[in-house]
Amino acid sequence: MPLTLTNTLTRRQQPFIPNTPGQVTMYCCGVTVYDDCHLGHARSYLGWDVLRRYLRWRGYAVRYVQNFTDIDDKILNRARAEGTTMAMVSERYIQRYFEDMRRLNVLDADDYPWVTEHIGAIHELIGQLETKGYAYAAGGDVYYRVGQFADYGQLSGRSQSTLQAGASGRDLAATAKADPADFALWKGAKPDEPAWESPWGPGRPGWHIECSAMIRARLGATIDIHGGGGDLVFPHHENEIAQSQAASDKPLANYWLHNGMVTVNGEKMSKSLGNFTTIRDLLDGGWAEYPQPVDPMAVRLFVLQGHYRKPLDFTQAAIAASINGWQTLKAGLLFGDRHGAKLGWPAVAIQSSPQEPSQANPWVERFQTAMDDDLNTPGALAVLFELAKGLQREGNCLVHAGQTQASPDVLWPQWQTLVHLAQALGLEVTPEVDGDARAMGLDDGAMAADRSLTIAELIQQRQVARQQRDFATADDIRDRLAAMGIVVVDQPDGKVRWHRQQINDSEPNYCP
RNA sequence: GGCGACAUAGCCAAGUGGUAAGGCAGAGGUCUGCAAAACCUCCACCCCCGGUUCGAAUCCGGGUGUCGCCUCCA
Repeated sequence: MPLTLTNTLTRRQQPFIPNTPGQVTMYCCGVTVYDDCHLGHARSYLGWDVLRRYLRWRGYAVRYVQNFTDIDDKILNRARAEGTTMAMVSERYIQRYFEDMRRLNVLDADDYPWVTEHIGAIHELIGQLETKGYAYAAGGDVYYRVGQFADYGQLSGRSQSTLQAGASGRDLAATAKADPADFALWKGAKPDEPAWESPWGPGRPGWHIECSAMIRARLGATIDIHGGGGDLVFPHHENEIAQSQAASDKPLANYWLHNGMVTVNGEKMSKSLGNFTTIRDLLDGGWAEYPQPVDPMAVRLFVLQGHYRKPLDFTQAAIAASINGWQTLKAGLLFGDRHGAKLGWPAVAIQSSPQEPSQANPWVERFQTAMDDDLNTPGALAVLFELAKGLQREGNCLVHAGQTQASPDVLWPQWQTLVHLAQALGLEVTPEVDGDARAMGLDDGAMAADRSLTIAELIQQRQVARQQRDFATADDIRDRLAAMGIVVVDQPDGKVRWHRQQINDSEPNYCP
């Protein structure tokens, strides 16, 4: 069974066949760097990250390019407001983009072209369009003649006759366009604006031309996959196609993929509506509806529990559910680290990257079937949850009863498969999280010894209280121990077992 | 007005003609002084109306509703 993807261009789900066998070229529209990224951006780039990881997992060599739009009115406005330059503003937010995305475990692209690096390539492309009759200069600007491109509207399903000019009240009189549907390739400089020299006079590129130029410069005339938010289908991607294909007479991209919007209370999350939550606010506890730091992996899980093409509703309840769900997956992923030694697994094997599971592995088969179906991550996650649930249960058995139900030989491939498949989705336990877990325990040797004495004494006292049936005191001591991160388990045989919460090397301890 | 999506339990969500995965939350029970863990049990007339079929959440037609785009937008 091949991987199939829903292609906006054909409006169908079709088998994915790259231009060059085994290799994939992929371009996704990046951010305009004038502010911090919000959850809508996270959803989009998380989605492309998973696509890219899955293509790799499927054995493809992927070349992934994502641009930064660093020339734009909004950047300019911000620069003016701050009394600085466009370059200063965009460089700051490019930096912050990387910080946010890396926390979400989004892999870096292979290449990040900037518009300011491609002014020459843009001139060249506009020049070709002009020569071929698709572009005309007017009033210092250069426009694309939409009527000249017969296939205009192929992506968005619009025909030129149905395009309603000025549908939203644009001021059409203020432009030198020959036709309202035409769009700017080059915008003549206004006073006090940054401008670049060009054959048509000083100015700056129109919005759409950058992607056409950068794709051609970095990946060639035809790429395999072009991705972006669903809100970019029209006019941005439609115009990219018009520009690129008019110039090259070749398809710009064979597969057009679009992700659904993030909504809040059923309404699109966007800058203009002001209903956005930034990634760093959410991760750092700055979201009013859930004012605690949210594990980045819980956010990733939240995003992957929906299908990438469908709208994703951002609510407090949904985030809370994902936080809980991540606890389960994490328990499964950490199973080997927490319990492997007790099960006799060699430390070297635990620490090395997971082995590729065998072909006949039914979990892998189900995972692949789901992912091959237009990246059905919710279905794929069901497989991970089944594995993680089982391992979590076994881990609890081990901690509370001293032994697992299944044999370690059976658990080993389950754990390896879980880690392997989770990695393909970018769900990984980060060292940072490990650090948190350790900090909750009692790590320092001297302190631990000292406190262990106290713990032993407390448990001793509690046992005495229990024997005297003074349960109020017994429960009080349980609470005190819990506050120290100590979980006390009374066993059926009368023994008391205790362990530290969330610590990797917690050997069970006994008190008589 | 035009174009395009989507509609499955309290919430998220799978399902692609053979009798409703999974997650989160919830209820009851066994065990326990309490707790923990484990185990067992319960929780969907698949938006509506027609049609095709032995059989439809799944296919077709018609409604209804929600969302996105047509203006910067992931």
